[in-house]
Order: sequence, then structure tokens, then C-alpha cells
Amino acid sequence: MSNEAIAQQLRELADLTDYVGDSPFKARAYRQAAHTLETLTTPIEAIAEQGVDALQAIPGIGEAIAEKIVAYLQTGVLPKREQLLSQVPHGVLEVMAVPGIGAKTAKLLHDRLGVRDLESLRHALLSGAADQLPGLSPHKRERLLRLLELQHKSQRRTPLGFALQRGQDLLRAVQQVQGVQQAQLCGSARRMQEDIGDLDFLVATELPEPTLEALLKLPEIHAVYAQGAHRAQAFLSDGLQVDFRATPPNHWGAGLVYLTGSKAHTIRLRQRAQQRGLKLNEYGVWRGDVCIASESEEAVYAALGLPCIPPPLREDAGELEAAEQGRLPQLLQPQHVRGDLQSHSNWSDGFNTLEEMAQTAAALGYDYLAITDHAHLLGEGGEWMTAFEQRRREIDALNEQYGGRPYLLDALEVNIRADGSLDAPEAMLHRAQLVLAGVHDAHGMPREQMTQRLLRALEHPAVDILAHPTCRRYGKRLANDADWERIFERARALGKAVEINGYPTRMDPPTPLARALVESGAWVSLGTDSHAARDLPAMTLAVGLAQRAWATPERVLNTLARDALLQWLADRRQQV
DNA sequence: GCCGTTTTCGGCCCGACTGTTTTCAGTCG
Repeated sequence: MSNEAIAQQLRELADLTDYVGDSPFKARAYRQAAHTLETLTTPIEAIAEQGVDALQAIPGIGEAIAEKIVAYLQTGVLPKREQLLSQVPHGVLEVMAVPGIGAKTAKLLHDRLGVRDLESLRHALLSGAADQLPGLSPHKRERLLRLLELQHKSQRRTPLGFALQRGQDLLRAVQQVQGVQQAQLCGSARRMQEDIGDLDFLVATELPEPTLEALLKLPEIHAVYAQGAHRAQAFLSDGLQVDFRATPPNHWGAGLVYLTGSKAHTIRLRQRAQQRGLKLNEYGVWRGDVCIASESEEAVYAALGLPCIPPPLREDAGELEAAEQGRLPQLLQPQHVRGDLQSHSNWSDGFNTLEEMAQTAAALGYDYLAITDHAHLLGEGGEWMTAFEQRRREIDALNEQYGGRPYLLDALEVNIRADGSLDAPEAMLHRAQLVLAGVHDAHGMPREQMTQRLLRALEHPAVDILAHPTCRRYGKRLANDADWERIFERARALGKAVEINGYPTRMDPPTPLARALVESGAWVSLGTDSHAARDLPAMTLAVGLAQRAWATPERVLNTLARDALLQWLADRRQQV
């Protein structure tokens, strides 16, 4: 997938363009093209093969950027970026990434103090040399030093699962603060983006200043970055950034639209308002000085001639066109989900017993839970089948005892070896009620080899679901490369499912690929990959990712009632 | 650099906060 790689280079080119003082609109065009590439569900190579006209048919990509993409695909670099980098120290890109330092400040720091990377920036700040520069007060110097410290400690982006947890805890505290009439977590967390940069809270209040003041005194707040009459920015002790935005209660809906974003979606909405002789800001939709919509999100979208677009779709990735044409998907909702199709018990590497898993699944209201213990961890060597049969008897007993509420599926997760064969005895695979196959080692193979590996596993008659397709892990492992279009198409043709995995550090496949999966028409299976009962609520994350992929309930396996799911499994096995 | 039922040239979202600006530039979301 070069899409992300080219997008990254275009963003750097945009930063460099700002740095050297070329037209800011050029930089914006580069960033817009980068965003478009990141949301494409097709590999850019495939489009480029159809010729330069196909590239230019993509919105935001014209003659010049199309040429740059072709050059990148041929040489692996953007010539313009290389040229600028030969004039500018490499490290200014990381200096510009520090919050509060933009292109102008970075250039000033370089030209006057020789700042060329984070280390020389730290030195310039500590030595006091930076105090002499316009715009760099001692106060700002302290702030920047603290930021450098925090950035050092924290990863720049936090996986959604962890961020949502922190955001919901903090939201409860926010709602208790004097003056807060209503509060909601917005931003990328509300859009269920797989990783987030900060937590954005919208707060409805009649008294913005004292309320913000009180919010910044919450014990969770470690350091205040900026504070005004309507907005405040702060950091938690682990470096996670928090933004508070106060809004008058009667402008709540417009505030939600503004703070939920995404930025690209908001800009499109504002352009749309302009085209209709209106103006959209965080307070509402305006005709001249008259506010014509502000109280609810529905009203704001309606004033722009659109149905309300669900937050996970607000990425400027075709949702405005779909809304305009009445083609918005009827998204999958959490209440559609009847059960979880990947979980592990202490029969393999899970923490909890089958019964503890069943009890939590029952508390979640599930009809079923697939216990997908790792086949190769079920007993040692020749003991596999014995352990498997013992586990089955325990599952049968629990299903009897609980009257099938929830019903536990006697399932397996099996490792796909490097050659695409499965690491489990055939007898076991065919006796299991449901089989997930997934890659657990030999990552990072060349694309074609990985493709063949996954296709071969998919062809195995016992395999029902391809688990965590790309195997990416936050902070640990990049996504595996493969010809996903072919793999999803083969899964569709075989009537098999591909998993959307909601385990917090996996969230696999990433959004654009998940959307390609949904578009392929293959069955989708939602799994939390829980290794403990307390992980099971992560289904929220899997559903969020599926929503970002535009999934509707129809092709999601987990929306089937128990008997329909068992019938689906039986039908597929008969086809073999 | 992109784009066009306002435009092939002249626009390009909009407002809050910081700093030192007595009216605005830089940065951010």
C-alpha cells in the first residue's frame, strides 16, 4: 500500500513548502491530496496503471500532483521533496511538529539560532538564547520545554480503546463540574478513529469563563497549555492532550458539528454553506446576521440541505456526496450484534475460565460467544485432541447449564504457517464448529508471497473466517502487505468471512482497508480477540471500525441469530 | 496547486488564543 507512504511524503512536502515560504495554497493542495490518498480504498498503483487521466480524475489531484505520484511510483521518492530537503535541514520537520511551532517560527529559530532538530531546539530553549526572538516569551519557552518533555514521554497518538476509556472517565468528572449543563466527548474519539491525538470535550454552559477555570482545576489536569474565554487546552499526566470548548446551550448542535470534525469534513460543510449564500461556524448556520440553525446537529445539516451524517463517516471520504444523493448507509449499530466471534479462555492463553467468559457474555446480552482458543496451545504435542475433546465436554456442559444463554461455540483459532498450511490436525479442524485462521509469525513477507499464503489458508475447507488480516499492532508491528482486493474477492466467492478485529492494540484492518472489505461484499466477522472476560466490551471498538468502513448489518455475521449462524456454518461446510 | 450552474483567473473555512500587535501575524483545530 503506497497510498499512506505517498501521503506522508506529500505532507512533508507541504511542511517544507510552508517553511521555504512558497504559496500556502500550494501547501494546502498537497495536504488535501494526502488526505484523499489516505481515504482511498484502492491502491494508487492500480489507478496509476490506468493512466495519468485516471489519477487526475481523483478530486484534489491535478496535473502537477499526478506527475509527482507517477514519479514516486517509479523512483520511490517525490523529486520536489528531495529538492527542498537539499536546501533545508531534515530536522526542521520534527521541529515544526512541536505544537506551537509552525513554519515561520521554525525558520526563525533556524536562521537566528541554528536550530535544526529537536535536540538543538531544546538547547536553544534551555540556554535562554531563544528568549531574544520575537514571539518567544519566557512563558512560551517554559511551555515549549514542558511540551518537549511530555512528547518525549508519550506516544504521539493513542489507540482508540485506551483513549475512549480515559475520555469516558474524564467525561464523568467534567459533567460534575459547577456550571456544566451538558458535556460530550467529540473529536476523533467520537468518530471512532483507530487512534487519537487528543480528547475534545464540548461543554454547554451559560458561564464559560468560570466553568473553564473550574475544569482546569480537575485533579486529572497536569498542565495548562492555553486558556481563554471559550476554549482551553491542557495535558494529562501521561501527555495526552485535552481540549475544552465552551458553548452557549442553544448553540449545542453547531458546537458538536464543529468539535467532532473531521477538519476536512467541516471545511466541505463550510464551502457548501458558502455556495448557498450562508456561513457555517461553531455557533450555527448564518444568513447574514441571522442564525438559522444551531440547536441540534440535525438542524445544522438540514439547513445545508443534508441528512445528519453519522460521526464515524465524517471524513470527507464520499459521505457528503452520499448524503446529497440519499445514499447514506444504514450503519451497523451495537444493538445489532448478537455475539462475539473471537475470544480465548484459559484452555489456551486466555486469563479466564469458560464459565467466567460465558457469564460476562451473558451480562453483555449476547446470544453466543465463540471460544476460539489457539489450536496449537490446546495441550502439548500428541495431547491436542485429548485437550480439545475435554474442552468440548466442558463447553457442552456449560451450554446445558446456561440453557444456551449465551451459547458457547466450540471454535478454534489456527495459525497460518508461512506456506499457507494450517498448524492443527485435520481431525480437529473438521470437528470444530467454527475455525478462524490467522497469521501469527513470519510477518513482513513480500506482497505476493503473503497473498498466496492467505489465499491458500482461505481455500482450506475447514476455515470459516480470516482473522486480523493485516496483523498490525500499535507501536509494535506494521500491517502486512498483500493483494487485499484479491483476498477479499476470494473470500466473497467462497462465502467466507474476514474479521474486523476490535482488540484495542490491533483494530485490524485499518479503516480504508476495512472499507474495501465491506465494498467487496464478503461476509464480515466482528471479534474482540478477548484474552480475558474484561476485554469483551471492546466490541464497541469493532463496531466503530465497521461503521467507519460503512458496514450495514446485512453482511455482518454477528448480526445473525444463533440458529442462523449455525445454519451459515453448516451450509458452507456442505458446499465443500 | 486545484478548481469552476458565480469563475479557465482569482479565489481558496472560520474563529480562538498567544504574543507585544496599538489592528495584526502565527498557530491551531
